[in-house]
Amino acid sequence: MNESPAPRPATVADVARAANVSKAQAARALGGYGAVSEPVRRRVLDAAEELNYRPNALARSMNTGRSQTIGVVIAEVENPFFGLAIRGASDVLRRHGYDVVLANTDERTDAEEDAIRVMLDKRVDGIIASPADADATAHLSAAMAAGSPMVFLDRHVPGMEVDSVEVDLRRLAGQATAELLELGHRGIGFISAVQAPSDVYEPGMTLPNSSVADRLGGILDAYARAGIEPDPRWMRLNAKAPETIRAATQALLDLDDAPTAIIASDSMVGLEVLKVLRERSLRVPEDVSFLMFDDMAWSPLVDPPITVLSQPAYDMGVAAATALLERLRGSSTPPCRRVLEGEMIRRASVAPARAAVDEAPSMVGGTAVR
Amino acid sequence: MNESPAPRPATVADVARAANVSKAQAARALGGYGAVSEPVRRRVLDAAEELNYRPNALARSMNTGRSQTIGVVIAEVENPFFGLAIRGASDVLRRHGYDVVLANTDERTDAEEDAIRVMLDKRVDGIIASPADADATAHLSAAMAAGSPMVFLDRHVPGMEVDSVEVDLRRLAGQATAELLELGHRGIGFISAVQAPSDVYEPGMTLPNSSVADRLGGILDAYARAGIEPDPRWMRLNAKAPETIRAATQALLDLDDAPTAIIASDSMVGLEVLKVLRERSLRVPEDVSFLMFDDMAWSPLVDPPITVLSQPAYDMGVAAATALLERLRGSSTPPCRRVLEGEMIRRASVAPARAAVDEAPSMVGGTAVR
DNA sequence: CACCCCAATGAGACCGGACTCACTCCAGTT
DNA sequence: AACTGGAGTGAGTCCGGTCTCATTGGGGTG
Repeated sequence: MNESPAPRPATVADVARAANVSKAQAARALGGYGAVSEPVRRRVLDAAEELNYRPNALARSMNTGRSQTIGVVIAEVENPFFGLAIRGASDVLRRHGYDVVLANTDERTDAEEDAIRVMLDKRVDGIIASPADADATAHLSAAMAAGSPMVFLDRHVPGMEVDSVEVDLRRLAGQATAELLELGHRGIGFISAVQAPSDVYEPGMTLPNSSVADRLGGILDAYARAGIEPDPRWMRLNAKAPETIRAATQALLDLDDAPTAIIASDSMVGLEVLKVLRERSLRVPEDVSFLMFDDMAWSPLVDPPITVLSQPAYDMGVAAATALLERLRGSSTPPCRRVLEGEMIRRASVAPARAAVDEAPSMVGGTAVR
Repeated sequence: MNESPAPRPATVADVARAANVSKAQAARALGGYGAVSEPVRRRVLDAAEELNYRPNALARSMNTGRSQTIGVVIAEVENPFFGLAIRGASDVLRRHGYDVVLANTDERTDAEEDAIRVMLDKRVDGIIASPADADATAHLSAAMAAGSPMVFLDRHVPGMEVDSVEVDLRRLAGQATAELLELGHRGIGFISAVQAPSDVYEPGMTLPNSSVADRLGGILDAYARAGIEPDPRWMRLNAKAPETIRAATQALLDLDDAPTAIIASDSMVGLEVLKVLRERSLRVPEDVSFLMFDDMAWSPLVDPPITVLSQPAYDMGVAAATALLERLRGSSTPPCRRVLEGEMIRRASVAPARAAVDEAPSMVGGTAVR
């Protein structure tokens, strides 16, 4: 029963020999191209079956130039937002015969450069990426130049003409902020994981990715529209690890003009903020209003149910994959930014600001403002 | 400025030509093997730099036989448990120069067969898989036979001698059930996504994966040890999609001898169960005690904080990758099941059974039993 | 000074498919 | 009957690396 240790797989040549035809004929029969007589086709196919022949995808890629593989370069698989997006992309791609190679960058440019390099070396047919830093894009341009179509997911890079799939985060953030302002909140905290030169936002500071820049931009927009001057110290960056998120939250709460509402830039940040609030025995929304980006399955179940700015993560993955497939099909229409709609889902974590409690109607329970 | 559209990448031959040496010499200098004089090495390396030479990983794989790629075949990336495990594996693998190809199976055997086939065709050096069905393993054996070392994640397949990384789920489930029994619960519901011939467990039924079989086994163990006969109708299977999970929960609650406690087989099931409980205005843990497998970041934050049976998902991924690397290094020690320790984290979703409320001490607030 | 050894080098085989080219038949034209 | 055309076929090249093998030449040894 114990066969030779590694009965290495049959090749076209093996099949050809078994079928008593030339390698070329066997390849034709197997590949379904060129002219092959019925009897030969039968013999070859039977022999292949018999030998359990499977084409070597590597060899095939060598001279077709295509590998039927798409590289996905994102910050972190374990972030449910990206997890879902990957799933969306992966579903579409597989349906079209493509496989997915994955790389995590942790938002580090060097890791991203590495990843892109590897993808190129492996001759992926295309790349889906969430560029970590809009200012370090040489490797991305290199990938494009090498002929690998690319689609940006969740972000775009100003000045780079590349397809992208995003959500109208600026509008969404603006809307949420406007509602908070209307509820009497003046200090609105914002905590994000983006890497920035300082932990506190400084006017005019440029952020490495559009995704967070838009969130913050939307908030500032709303302040501007309301004619109110926000305190930059309310905007906290560099909060990626649990400890730094905690520190940022603490810092916010310890401010003399501490914000009465907090917006978390994503669900992972949000979770940690909530923990700190709970530890400090601050009630949400009575003491502090809270909302976050990304609607997670658990957001309606925590206490209180969280008001969120939802992004269609799965659909974003689908859209990115679809756009990429379009490029692979040879489309050369100008690069296009696809902006999907996000949605503010009002639950119970937002209420009128403490001091304004008499002026505005209650927001508890998910009643819409206005 | 606009160069030729696809200035296809430089090859060893190009570099050799530029450096005025033979292809063989260039290859030696580039690959760092064989004997190469210093001046030649310089010239070649400079030329490579100049031409921006990058070796074609495909071509390399063709004759080394190794692709520096590991296939990961799991049910679903978007399940945070697998997401974290993938991250763990991916971190270790990348550190050792391997890349990861991903495939989702949705627990469907046909998708799994497909995925494995593709991996083999791409000549992955090894495979990490969570086999969907312990009875349909021909393709897995084929992979082993083809010389691809494999490691099972989260599951093992009885009768297949393959490395695996698991958690002592049976003990964990047994412990949890024992505590529930001690708290006076007699009816303990169990809801799982496993595919089974019927939606209700039937004694002697074999389940397709060890992971769920162990969970259920542990529960039955505890019943047996306590000398109590469980009602098989308390054990609900086939609850994968939100609707089926809801239906299973409803069915459980509508039973004449409805369980007073529910164990969810994973966090995605748990979330849906919680929603149904909430809709029915059933209080946790006053009306129904609840606990679930997998500790998610949100489990302490929902209302009430959820008691969980935690699995070290990230570490499991790390362990699986480590085991695989060991095999790739040529180790031929007998296959080994690595069993990591899970942990019961007691929070506030478990309390004494209604009828037994006078006999047992309160469990609210995370106090351990006994 | 003849001899040996080995560093240094180039030519070319090879991995496993995809594909080109040249050649053979034979049916269909004219 | 000579001629065209395309189906059917095999030999062989190519993709871009890795690696074997044979050859060269200079330094060390007896």
